[in-house]
Amino acid sequence: MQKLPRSFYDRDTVVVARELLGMHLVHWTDGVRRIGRIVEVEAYLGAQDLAAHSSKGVTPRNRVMFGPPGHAYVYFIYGMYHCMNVVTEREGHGAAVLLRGLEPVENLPGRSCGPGLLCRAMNIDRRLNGHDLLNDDFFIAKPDRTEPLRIVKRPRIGVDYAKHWAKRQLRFYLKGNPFVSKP
DNA sequence: TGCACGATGAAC
DNA sequence: TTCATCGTGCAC
Repeated sequence: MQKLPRSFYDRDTVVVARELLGMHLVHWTDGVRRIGRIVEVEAYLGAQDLAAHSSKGVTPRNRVMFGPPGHAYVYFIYGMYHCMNVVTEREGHGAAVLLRGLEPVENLPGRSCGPGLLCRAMNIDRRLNGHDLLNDDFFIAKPDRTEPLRIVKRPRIGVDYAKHWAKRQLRFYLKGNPFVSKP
């Protein structure tokens, strides 16, 4: 299991999003190591992307998104769920990849398809906002054994308000995987 | 200081 | 299709 380096995240967001598929998200919590295999993601390209939080400019809530790559952007939504993103590209760009589905690998209780349930299963909340994913307690790693992936691309979920950006195929998932939220 | 609404999920 | 539930951002 090889932790992903900073240089992995400091690249084009669509490339990072596609390459995150099949990677392992690891979180040590309550003395337990939880691991989920990333099977569904969405790319949010930056300030010009009307579906991205960063399109409104820097605010206290989204400032992590404008920070350096390789950090977790975690926010609270609908009064009851958390969503986790991975910050990409150079500092100031405001791009990130939303994690939407995990396949259980180790100590992953309950359902983990969909951004809200994923965070619940992995015990991810706002305390992890801004967390550097190069630390040892919360990171993403390339699994020892990998297999060829069949990647499907579709429009993103829940961003119909974003005009032509809503039609862009910036959602990626593993074909046929049962842990994808909306196949 | 008030209020509309959301990168959701579950029930009906 | 509706609802639970509350932080955020912006209007006033």
